[in-house]
Amino acid sequence: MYNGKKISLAVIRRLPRYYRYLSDLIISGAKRISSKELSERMGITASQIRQDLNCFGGFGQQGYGYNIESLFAEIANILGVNKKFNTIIIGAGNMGQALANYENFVKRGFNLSGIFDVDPELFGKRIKDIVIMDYNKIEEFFRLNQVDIAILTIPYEYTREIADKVARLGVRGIWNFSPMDLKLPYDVEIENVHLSDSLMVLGYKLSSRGNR
Amino acid sequence: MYNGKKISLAVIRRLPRYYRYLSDLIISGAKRISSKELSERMGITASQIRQDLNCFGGFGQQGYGYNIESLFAEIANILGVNKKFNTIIIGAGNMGQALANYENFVKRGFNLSGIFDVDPELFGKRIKDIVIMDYNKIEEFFRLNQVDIAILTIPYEYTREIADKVARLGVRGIWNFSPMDLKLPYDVEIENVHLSDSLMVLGYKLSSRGNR
DNA sequence: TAGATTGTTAATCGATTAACAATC
DNA sequence: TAGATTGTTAATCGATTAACAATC
Repeated sequence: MYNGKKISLAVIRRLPRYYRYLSDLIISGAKRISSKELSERMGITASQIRQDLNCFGGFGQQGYGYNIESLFAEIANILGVNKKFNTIIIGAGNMGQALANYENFVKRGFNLSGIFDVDPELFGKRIKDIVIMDYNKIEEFFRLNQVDIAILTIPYEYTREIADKVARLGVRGIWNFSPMDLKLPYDVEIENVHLSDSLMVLGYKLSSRGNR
Repeated sequence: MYNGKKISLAVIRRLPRYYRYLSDLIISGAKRISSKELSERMGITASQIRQDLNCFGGFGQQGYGYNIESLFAEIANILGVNKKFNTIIIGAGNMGQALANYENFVKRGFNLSGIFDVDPELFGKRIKDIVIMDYNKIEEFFRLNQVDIAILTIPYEYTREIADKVARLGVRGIWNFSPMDLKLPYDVEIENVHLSDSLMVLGYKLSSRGNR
């Protein structure tokens, strides 16, 4: 499927947007769309859309455009939406619990199989059928279960240590919510969600208004 | 403070990272740092650091480097960390409640002054001294309070309508957690946190491993 | 077939990196 | 002063946009 030339992260990060717009188009009942029309909806150039898609294959047809349903399926496939990932959450605080309840999660193939914390008060509490477990028993859990992804919703100061541990235990990916740039010496894919960074950028945008 | 030439969003999005690294350096007790040393810690080039900082001013000193504390203060100032923003949360579901409890929030000048939902079961419930209120009374709230920022943690289908409403009521910024690209015909700054996009990018990284 | 729209190459633009004179 | 390191200009690199031949 992939032809060797490496695809830039800028392109990858646009794929979920295409996925969303195509999903909406399917719901609207449309069958085909041209790069031009899609570009107008999305506020990007038609050229960029064609370039992006052609990183992965020639999904369109000259004179016609793109079949929405099949393009959607192609992008879903590229993103691995049809794949299943066994996922655990470490840190059952507010954010951890919010994510555990997050609907889109399972819909996108992320199967929650465990929640861990160090607070004994939380042990045994259920979130969506998943019992919160003692973090100190996580090694045992890894021995008995295949875990693909660890979601880290833990305080800053524990992040490095816990990321290191799950990496050694064999996770393939980490979704990190701590305001820390993880660098692991392992072959683990990391995706950061730096909420405080995002908030500060909003603060900047507001502070600097009128000066631009 | 700003000298007219416009600063790219790429630079702005790096500022919170500088802020974090400088904060850590202060805690470590260091007094000065060169762009070279900081570049090694952050994994970017010294050249980029100097270019970035010089968008805002000459904060360093030849032969010496940068005074950590004063550089930190400059960046804090650029980001508007010292400013106060009156903030409300709309949508008191899991994510809304998690954000309401979010510590960094107040620390960065975002003062939570209201939480709204449509579910009567939630009315009156307190999160950190803030009572959850009826969304249908939000216009009254705006009449009595200055609101700078609205945080939207609401289902996809209501996002457009509610964003439009708070924009008309006069918010200056929106922190949007819905998987939707808001386009408002008002002078409102928008910062999106597309969690499902981020998750899908992680899915891509895992699916495509070995093919790159 | 004629019109439309892609896939793809070429041109442009912007961002990153390198180099070095200025200067602490 | 000599050494170090900035601020800034120039070179490079990569990403976006434009153009157009291929083709449905």
